[in-house]
Amino acid sequence: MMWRDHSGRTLADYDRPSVAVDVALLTVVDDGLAVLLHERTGEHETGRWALPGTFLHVDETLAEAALRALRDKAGVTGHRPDQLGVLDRVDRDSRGRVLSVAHVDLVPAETLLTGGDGLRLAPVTELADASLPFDHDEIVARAVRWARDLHRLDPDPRGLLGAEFTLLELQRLHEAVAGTEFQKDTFRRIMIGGLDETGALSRGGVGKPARLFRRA
Amino acid sequence: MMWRDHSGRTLADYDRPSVAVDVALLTVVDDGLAVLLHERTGEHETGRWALPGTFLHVDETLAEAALRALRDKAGVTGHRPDQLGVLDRVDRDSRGRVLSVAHVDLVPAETLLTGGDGLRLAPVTELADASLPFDHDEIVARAVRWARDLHRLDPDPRGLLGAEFTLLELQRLHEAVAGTEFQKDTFRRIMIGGLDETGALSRGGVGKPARLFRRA
DNA sequence: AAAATAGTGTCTGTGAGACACTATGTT
DNA sequence: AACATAGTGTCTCACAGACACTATTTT
Repeated sequence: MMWRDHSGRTLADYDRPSVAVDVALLTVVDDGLAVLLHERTGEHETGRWALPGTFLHVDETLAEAALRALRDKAGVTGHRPDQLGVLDRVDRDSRGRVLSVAHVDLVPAETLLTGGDGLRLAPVTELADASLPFDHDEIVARAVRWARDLHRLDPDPRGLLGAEFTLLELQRLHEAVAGTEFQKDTFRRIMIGGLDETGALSRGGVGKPARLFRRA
Repeated sequence: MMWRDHSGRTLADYDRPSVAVDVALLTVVDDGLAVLLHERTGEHETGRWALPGTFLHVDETLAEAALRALRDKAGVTGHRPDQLGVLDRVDRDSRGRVLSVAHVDLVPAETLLTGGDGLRLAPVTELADASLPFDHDEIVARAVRWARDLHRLDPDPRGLLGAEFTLLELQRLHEAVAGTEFQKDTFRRIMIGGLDETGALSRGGVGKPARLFRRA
């Protein structure tokens, strides 16, 4: 049974491809990267978890469509989606010719008040190959690479930590994104150039209080 | 006067954007990078030089459309177009909502037998800002960055030289792409890991004959 | 005092960059 | 012999990575 839109036409009735937007919304939970999935509710696709996505409207930019997909499909506020590229396999969508412009965003876990209904945060290390429909596995892989590249030399580039933080807190974030552990002295030397000292010290913990920094 | 397609409809009659493909076809001439431009022949656009482009058909991939644009608009055979990204400003095309998926390719100058008719190779250093229509300046800028990144660590990644070449020939190519000059000893050390010696020597030149290499 | 965390002096290895020398061809 | 190009030994500098020591707090 062929997919039909609101006017009863199949996509093949049009002489041009459709353009969709899919978003890998990443966050950091439990010392690792996780991606937001939502449960598809269609005839033959109940129970399938996928990335939030939508079709691009004529009067909006790709970034606006990405933010709309997050809002409508996941009730979530994205921040600043970045474009990852176009997935264009001719047979990637059984409903017809649909290009997907993949996007990625990285937000603090607190902004994801996922009540649970049809939403799920999947640790990226636990996503088996071919566990997602379409080419969403590929999108997640690119998103993770994007996040790791972004965090290699720059302290907290997406501002996941608060305004002020200690070097240990910063290191924990970067280790979660990278999926590996760092040495504190090397990490300090890489990041210190992009940080300003606030002059204040962390309070309340055990051990020597750490200086607080903010992003330069 | 609104642009109309073959069936007399404007793009606004459709409820989805069109998808175009534009290609920055780069080559190396006169010690520098140049990009292939073709002269647009439309009502209000004669005399405008632009990148070759076309609309994506439903039954082809983006790479296929890019190669078709080069063939139809420039009579040129591309090799392996790479995707640079999607340009999606809502007002980027006055005819309606058109997304452009920018592509880049790099080919030997010999494959560009540009008879001259409506075709031109523009050195990228001589392209002033806003000299190209749409956002083609931006596409060329991204294409140049792509070529330079590609050549930073890899010897002749697109095989512009023949099967065998000397280190000096390789260096001249990489200097043309980068737009700067290198020291031969540093250049040698960067490239030597990706090269195999053929055992033969260059002949016919003045000075000590150089060893011939091929890409590993 | 013991434990925990913060911060740093210093050593090592690697590699880019450059100078300057040697090597081998042509004119 | 003079010149031109090829190829390389070696020095310097910067920096990543790591060890191990000192510093400052809580318990």
